Amino acid sequence: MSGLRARQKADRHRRIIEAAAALFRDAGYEGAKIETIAAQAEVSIGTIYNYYQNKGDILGAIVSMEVNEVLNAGHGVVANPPANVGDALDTLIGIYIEHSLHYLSKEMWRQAMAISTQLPDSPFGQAYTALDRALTEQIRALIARLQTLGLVRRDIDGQALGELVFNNMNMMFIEFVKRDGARIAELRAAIRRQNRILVAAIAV
Amino acid sequence: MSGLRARQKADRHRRIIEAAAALFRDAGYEGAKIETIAAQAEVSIGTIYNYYQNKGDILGAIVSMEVNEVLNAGHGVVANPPANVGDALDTLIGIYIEHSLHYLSKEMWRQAMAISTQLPDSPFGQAYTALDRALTEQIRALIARLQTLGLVRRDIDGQALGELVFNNMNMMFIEFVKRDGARIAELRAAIRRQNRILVAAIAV
DNA sequence: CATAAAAACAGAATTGACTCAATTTTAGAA
DNA sequence: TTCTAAAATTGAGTCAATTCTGTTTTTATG
Repeated sequence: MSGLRARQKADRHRRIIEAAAALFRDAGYEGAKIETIAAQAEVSIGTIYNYYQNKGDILGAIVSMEVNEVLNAGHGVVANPPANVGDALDTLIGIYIEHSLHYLSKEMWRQAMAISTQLPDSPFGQAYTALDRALTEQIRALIARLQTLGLVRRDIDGQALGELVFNNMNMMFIEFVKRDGARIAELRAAIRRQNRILVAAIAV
Repeated sequence: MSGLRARQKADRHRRIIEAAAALFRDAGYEGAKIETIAAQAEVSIGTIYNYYQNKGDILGAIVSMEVNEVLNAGHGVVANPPANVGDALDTLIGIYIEHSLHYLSKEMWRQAMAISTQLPDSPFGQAYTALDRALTEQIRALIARLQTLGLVRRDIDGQALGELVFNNMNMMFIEFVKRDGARIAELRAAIRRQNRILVAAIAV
């Protein structure tokens, strides 16, 4: 089953994603018509719907690649965190935030987030939830690492703390992408300020 | 200007909202067609769009009424909080969560949240952000009250703490409405567990 | 190398939110 | 009461996502 058909399939997937990514960037999500994506990718409208359930899933595929890169980048920090709880959290969160706007515009994030709440059971909706969980898990892993290093108290509920940190960061990020004028530096400063309360409570 | 015209206007508003609320409940947001809402409300499609910018704004009007009720209910707790930090937070959050599903289904919440991120500058998008801010402010007020009562340390950054508590709760609520099977009791228990870390850090 | 079944494709038709130009209704002046 | 301008209503028309059905391509089999 890995003959011509499989190769064509992979190729069409790639062409659709590339066409869509370019159009989303240039014309915005709403502005990118399926008809145009199809034309750019040199497939028919019907074929696009054979590959993706709906327009949102196309964006979803792009966002998923992006978040996976972010997760990868985060690995390094967990393996080798700064020797200070506040800095460690700030570094990891910094990586998430800075990476996030590298390929995806605020508008694309807004759409992706909206779709994931609107259709939580669609392929992308489920993928997005899984990505959120993976990010939470990475923060939890960082906390566990800091506990091992003796920088965070052992009696802290790492799971709950990881969720708290992630949820707060995520909500702040949502508000951030909702305001076009919001700056990354301010977002990071606000999150640092919030985390300071936690850091004071958990640092050895 | 409070003659016939104003009365008719208020009446049409009411009819549209009532028709929409009934249809959203019965057929879901997507299932409720504007055409049907118009027919139910005995106005034309055009009139609906004269009153609301888009379908989302109709839902928005319903959600806003709901959240304002929640805010009202919260007042009581802030004025007279339980004499224990954990219980005080739990009581306020409990009111928010329990009230929230009284009139609005999970699906309506999902749609409302999605619209508010998708179109943050639409009338409802802005209203929703304002409501979030009002809830955050109410939590901050509760914390200030607890500080006054000597139950929370004076040197705690109440603003940042309020944001942290609200953001975490809100994110948990978002995940909650995304899963139809999720139960209120579990949601509250999870939030309590997360808040426990904070309570330990801030209680006198 | 035929050929039948399965998979994928194409694009016309459908659907439903939203717009807009024409019409009707209201408020207030003469 | 009559008239006029402003405000509101109407619904047929537009637009773009999604569906549907017939056609083509690929694969597997003899």
